[in-house]
Amino acid sequence: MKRIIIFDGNAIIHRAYHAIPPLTTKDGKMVNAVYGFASMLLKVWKDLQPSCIAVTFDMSGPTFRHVQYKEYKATRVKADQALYDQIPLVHELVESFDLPIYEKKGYEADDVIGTIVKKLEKEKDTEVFIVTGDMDTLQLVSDKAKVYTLRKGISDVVVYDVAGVKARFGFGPEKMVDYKALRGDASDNIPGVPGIGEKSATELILKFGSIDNIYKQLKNREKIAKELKPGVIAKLIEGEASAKMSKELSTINCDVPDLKFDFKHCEIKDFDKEKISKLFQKFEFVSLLKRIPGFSTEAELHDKQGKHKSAEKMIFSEVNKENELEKLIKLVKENKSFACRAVLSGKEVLDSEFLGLMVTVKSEVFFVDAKMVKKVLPLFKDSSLELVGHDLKELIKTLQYNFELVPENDMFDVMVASYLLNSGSKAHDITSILLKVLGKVLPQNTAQTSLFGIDKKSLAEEIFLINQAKEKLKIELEKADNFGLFKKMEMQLEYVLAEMELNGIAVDKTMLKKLSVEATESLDKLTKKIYKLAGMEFNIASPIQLREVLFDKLDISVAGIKKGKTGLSTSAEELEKMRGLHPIIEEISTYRELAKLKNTYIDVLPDLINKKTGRIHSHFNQTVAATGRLSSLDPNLQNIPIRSELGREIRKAFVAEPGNVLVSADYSQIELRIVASLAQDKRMIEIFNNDEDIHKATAAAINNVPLSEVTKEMRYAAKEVNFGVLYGMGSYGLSWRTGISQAEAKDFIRKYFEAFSGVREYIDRTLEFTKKEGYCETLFGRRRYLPELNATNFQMRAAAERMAVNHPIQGTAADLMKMAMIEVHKKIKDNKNKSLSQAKILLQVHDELVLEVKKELADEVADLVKSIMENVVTLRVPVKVGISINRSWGEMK
DNA sequence: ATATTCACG
DNA sequence: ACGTACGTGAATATT
Repeated sequence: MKRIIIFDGNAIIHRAYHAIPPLTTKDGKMVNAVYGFASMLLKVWKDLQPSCIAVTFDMSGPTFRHVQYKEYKATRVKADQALYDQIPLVHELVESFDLPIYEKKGYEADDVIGTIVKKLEKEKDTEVFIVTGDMDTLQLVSDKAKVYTLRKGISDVVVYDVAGVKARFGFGPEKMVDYKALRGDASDNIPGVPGIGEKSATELILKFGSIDNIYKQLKNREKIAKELKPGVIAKLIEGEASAKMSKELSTINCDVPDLKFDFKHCEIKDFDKEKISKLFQKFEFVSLLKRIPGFSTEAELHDKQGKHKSAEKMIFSEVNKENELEKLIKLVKENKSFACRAVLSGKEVLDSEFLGLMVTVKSEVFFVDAKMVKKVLPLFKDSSLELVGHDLKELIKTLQYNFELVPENDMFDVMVASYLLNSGSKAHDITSILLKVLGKVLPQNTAQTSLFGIDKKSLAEEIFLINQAKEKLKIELEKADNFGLFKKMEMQLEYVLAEMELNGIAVDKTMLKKLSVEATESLDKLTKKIYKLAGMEFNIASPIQLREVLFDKLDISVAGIKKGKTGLSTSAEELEKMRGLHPIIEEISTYRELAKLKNTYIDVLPDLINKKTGRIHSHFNQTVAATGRLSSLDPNLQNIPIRSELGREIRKAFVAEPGNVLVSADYSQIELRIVASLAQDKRMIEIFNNDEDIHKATAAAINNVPLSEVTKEMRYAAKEVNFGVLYGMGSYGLSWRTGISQAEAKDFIRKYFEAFSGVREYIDRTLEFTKKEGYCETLFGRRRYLPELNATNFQMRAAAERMAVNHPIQGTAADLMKMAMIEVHKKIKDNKNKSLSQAKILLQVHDELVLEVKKELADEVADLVKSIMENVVTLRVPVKVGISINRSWGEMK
């Protein structure tokens, strides 16, 4: 038996708004209706154990009832703005639970509910519960449909089935409409029959059953006079028209057109619990958190495990005197471990004032003001001490920038630990970690700074709890066999990244200005040209408007244009298919490319130059990419153009200071080399050992021809297959990319795996392992969990399979680069030759490392970097690194 | 907040 | 029959 719940969103919101006292979040947002809605949802979820949930809402604007009767709902006073403000929040909540929303312009939620109920009544073995806050949907009650509604407040509920309606009103649900038509409904301004109230209406319905019958009987005056009082008869005659209209208004329309209701959509899915708990935290629904289905058990589990520790209370103090400072230092040394966090006036180390350090030992948290901090700094030089924190890169940067001090402690970054344990998740912020690891809910997202200054107590609480989370994370890391990876790779890398971020890179502002002027001119010309070709002016940057112009106005039609959710796509790829059909296409492609580069890079980069250093300081995020790669942001320096001519010009604006040069070192075909090595494929290993062109050699192998007979086309196709292997492609993908038929592509892939049978076996092994263990891993044990691999849904499973194939390859490459970076950094710093220590690592772009160095030292540094990168690990094939040395990044290679 | 598009490896 | 390669970040329009 399937149990389906249809939620009457608006009714619940209204009810909750009025039933629950004003409830606001810390920043003053009213959330009482959201709270009521959430509470109701969770209650129903628990009480009814549904298999499906759908949510309906009213839509703003007039409905067909307003068209019929302009006074409809006219007496209703407009609800408070405070209520309306909560509607989007409720939508957000519903979407976070991954529940579908049904609504239809021109209809009320009741009509949508009615339509869905009627559809579901045809299904076997289903039972529908309408969850609402009023009685309007009682007319829909049947053998299969029940109404679950609120008696008073929001917790006192009652369920109406057919018998329930009879017990309450004396007649069945099928008579509800007629009853309401007689009685009217003041809140909707449905008049009914004036003078007939609840009592007479009930009596009339019991006697005659329906309005139609009443008026039929009324024709027989003599007979009716015996049954009804003269006053009632008079009112009925007088109100006939009103009664009939009221009936129409009260009748729920169960035929809402184009309502795409689908069972499957509202089946309860495995919603994102992290997302929900975050949302609940945002709304400060602390007490509701444990009522989230499937959530309470987890939290309780954590609670039980960690009771002895988390029961500790924090003791917070601000250090004011010298002797207190000494006590703190002594405590740290005795304990051999401390947690620390820098307190800054702003978000960016470079642009903020250093205010002090928050230092924790066991249950004691001390705030050490900047003025007194000198005394504690030596603690960071003691390598026998463990340093715990969240996002230690920020602490390293702070110490380095303000005190030229590089910590030498044994580091444990809770953020990175959390990431290593589940690299697929993005929730590694303090709040999420504490919730997940300790089951603790922080009172509110404690922004470091606010209008009211810094809330030291909150910061103290955070670092105190983070310190507690450490032990558990350490155990988890050891269980996953990842503690070594954590210490030797990730923790070491943090120093390198911190330094790279502080280093920044110089940018030639004048050059960008010039490019900007040129781009503006070109864009102006292009715009005019496009308007003329289109015969109208429109926003070229709007895909919707562009779509109208291309497909409707100019009627450019070609088969096989991809469709998105909203209609035909106008992406560069699709435009390419239309090239030649109309001169406007080419202009639009050019416009797009130019506008993109101008808006994303040319005009933005100059503003990102730091005022103090005159350089651009990107952030290298260590806990984002699921495969172990880094990511770069604010600005993203890992997607600076290179492929187009103008792109390369932009790269040329990234320069070395006078007297310096940039040294770029990049791994050649690193991912394919890793495939050859991991798969132990004899043929592929041979190709690399012979230092052949991998794509050309692949083409020769597939086509079974000597190298000398490989054509350009063959090489191109082979290259695509090589990439395809890295990504776990299918035959359709290959045919689509290369333009060969699917059958040919299939044949091509078959031949590929015949030639490289080791690769085929490796992929099969990987999938088997991942399916069995629930995760796949890189050469160095970096895991990625892929539970979806066992999903029944084909799409989800196929996607997970591709990820399982790709992760060990992309991730191993990331591992190699990380190890190389650590080693390069160490060699530069440790070098006896002091001059080398001036070399700086600036950027990492996945397989490329960019350094800045004095001209005279360029060759020496280049050799060093090359040798480290090539030898950081021994594969079954040689690892090759290309070097280029230039004044700008655009002139490389 | 989401979708679309596009920059990179 | 499915629906079309992996991993990112940013700008823009639109709801």
